Amino acid sequence: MPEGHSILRYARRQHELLAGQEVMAASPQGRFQGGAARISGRELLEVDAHGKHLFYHWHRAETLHVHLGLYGKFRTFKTDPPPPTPATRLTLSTERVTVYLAGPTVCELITPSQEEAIRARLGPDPLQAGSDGNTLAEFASNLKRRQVPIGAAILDQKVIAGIGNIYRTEILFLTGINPATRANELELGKVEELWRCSVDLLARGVAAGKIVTVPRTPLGRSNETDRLYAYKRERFPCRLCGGSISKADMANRAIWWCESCQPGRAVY
DNA sequence: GGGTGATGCTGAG
DNA sequence: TCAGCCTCACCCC
Repeated sequence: MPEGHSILRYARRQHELLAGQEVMAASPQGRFQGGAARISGRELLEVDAHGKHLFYHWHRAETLHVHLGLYGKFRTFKTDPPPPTPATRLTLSTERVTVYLAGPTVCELITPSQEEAIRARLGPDPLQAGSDGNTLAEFASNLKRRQVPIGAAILDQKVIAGIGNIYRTEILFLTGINPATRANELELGKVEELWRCSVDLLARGVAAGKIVTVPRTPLGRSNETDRLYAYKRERFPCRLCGGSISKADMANRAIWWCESCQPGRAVY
């Protein structure tokens, strides 16, 4: 489930479990053998996230950069790890903890200047709101420079980092913005709402460990569509007005919205 | 056990 | 704009 909230959770969990220790690394699949050998046995100093990117800093080794993409998955074991599957790209282990990584889009060692370049091309991260470069002002100025629909703009990691397809649908629903509205035509008040909504929802996602946008959802038994307002809900009535939820493609991905709660320009 | 879809992104054309 | 990457969970038989 790799949108920004899960990436930050991975960063925190792995930092807590592995930082300050010498970590053994290997690549059962073989595609990261050389890289794993270069970090194996080094002390892990810090695990840090920006948007959907993870950065691992080591004592006297290059930075490990991981991006899960659509398929990538981590698995963590505190006792008796099962043998890694042949597809496991990277294993990180100490005496007490084992982490398996499979299917990432990116798993590579990078120099400090390469890390800087990656961070520089990412937009502000709502989960680091207020810190340097992660502000409403940056977000607003990024939107001002784009004429694409807002539904496409907020999926662009250069505009805002960490938003994925579920959050883009839910955030536009909750702020009542039609996905087809041009990014540069959005009034400042709406831009502020978008930013605050992103900050709130992602923080809730971090706390809950899953994307929850409908208040007071009983987490235990809920399935995905119970927790959301619009994502994949084209067969359900709108939770707010009872009208129908529309679906279309935007920026190569499906998007859902309610015509009457998100009035404005039609998507087609 | 097979088929399908997925919360992402890149690079060719 | 679209195919391709790459893995696994889930659904249906």
